[in-house]
Amino acid sequence: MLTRKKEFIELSSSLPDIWKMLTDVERDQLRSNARIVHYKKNELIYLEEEEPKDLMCLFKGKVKIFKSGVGGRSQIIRIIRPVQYFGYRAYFAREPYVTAASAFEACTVCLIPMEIFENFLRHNGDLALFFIQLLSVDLGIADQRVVNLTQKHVRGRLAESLLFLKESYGLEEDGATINIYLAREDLANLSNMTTSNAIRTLSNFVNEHIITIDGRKIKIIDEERLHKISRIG
Amino acid sequence: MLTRKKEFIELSSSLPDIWKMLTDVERDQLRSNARIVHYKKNELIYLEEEEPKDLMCLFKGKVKIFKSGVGGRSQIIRIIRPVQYFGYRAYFAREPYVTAASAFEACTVCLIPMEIFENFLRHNGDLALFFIQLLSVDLGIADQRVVNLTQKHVRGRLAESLLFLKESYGLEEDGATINIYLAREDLANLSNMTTSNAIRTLSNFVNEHIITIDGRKIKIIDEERLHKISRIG
DNA sequence: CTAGAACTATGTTCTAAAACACAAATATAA
DNA sequence: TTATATTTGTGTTTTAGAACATAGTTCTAG
Repeated sequence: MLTRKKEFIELSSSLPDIWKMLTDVERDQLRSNARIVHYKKNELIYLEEEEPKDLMCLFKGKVKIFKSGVGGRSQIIRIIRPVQYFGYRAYFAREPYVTAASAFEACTVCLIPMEIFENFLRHNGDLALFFIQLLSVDLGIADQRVVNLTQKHVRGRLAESLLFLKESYGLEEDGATINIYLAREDLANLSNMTTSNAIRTLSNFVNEHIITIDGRKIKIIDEERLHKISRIG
Repeated sequence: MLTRKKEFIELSSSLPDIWKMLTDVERDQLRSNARIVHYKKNELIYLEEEEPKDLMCLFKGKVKIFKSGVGGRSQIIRIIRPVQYFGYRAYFAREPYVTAASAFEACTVCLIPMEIFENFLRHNGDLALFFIQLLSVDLGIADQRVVNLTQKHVRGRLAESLLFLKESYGLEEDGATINIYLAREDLANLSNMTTSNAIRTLSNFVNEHIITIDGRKIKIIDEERLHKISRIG
């Protein structure tokens, strides 16, 4: 009972965006249907081809949304940080997932059954417009990404990814180290290149005093250079 | 007056998807605020950086949505056919257009002021869910496109584009010729390759008896091969 | 704590596709 | 119509980045 109560409290304070748009009735319904699930590092959250059932909200941790392409080669499509919603696109498009999601690190996720949520949307204009906005922003990012990934060269793509990771997950206390622990392979999949190329280009950046690396920890030394490299492609 | 009346008739029959979801009041409001605009072949409909003002619905013609990338290189992001909606994403994302739109051929477009339409959405759950679905489908296509454009080789990308054009605009009376008149450059920009490569690969397809070309008219001879080439990348 | 697996690093080779160059064919405008 | 611009076609050169090979290093599961 105590645990259950704890989850109630989490819900109201952890869904800041949508909670304030809901009516009391909707809030009750949400309380009694939302589930909190924990995922271990590298655990899969959902798979390609699966049926979407829940709107997911990341309370804690870091998630990657990815897709396997030609010859099973994986491409990271987007990354999720707290508090962001994910996993709902496929449901609204009335299709199975075309992506998969997995936890970069231990995660806490709130699952809300889509049927219930769709009903909220149908009767709550503010909530509907909020999700229209989320989808619109993501679609704009996807459009931009098509151009960046296809037209920029390896250096530009990697520089962009590093800046993107910094924007998404922020920096550690030193004000320079990117606050995520990523394998070179993930960095490569995010930047559309081979792992070798990610490693090599990272080394080049170190030699050019743009970053320093300590294992998987990446410290940004010259952010302006990174921006420039990203811009010129 | 007669012309004006004609436009009223067009509206109710030309917006099949949304018209049936609207209340009488909304319909009246739509009638008095929607405008019909004609665009000449190759005319620009909106530009990157511009402020989005209207929801657009293509009644007649063909439209390309494109984006200029590194070094001004253009990338076609999506193509629009009658009756599809476009131009609304940026407004909902509360940002200027990140793409531009132009007419492949002479077009008739219906413009609906976004402020009015947003109000409809806020009070009409079905309409809101309809647009949530449109955005969700487009976002799924964009995600798929990232993988296709970055991982497939030139042949696979061109094959995919030809099939995509066939799906979008259909075939002429002969049941084989793709019903669109595209410059090689546009075909290249759609497939993320140089014009030279589009021309060369098209020639290869002709030699392999997969298609025939007569100027800009492309006839599909062996669709199964195209599917196969697209699939294996 | 240890063994095996996974990750990181770097050098070498190979290839797809871009860049370039030019000619021929079409389209567009004066 | 003729002249000019644009588009199409093809051969050649160059290069970015993939593929491969191999070794050292770091995880991690039992």
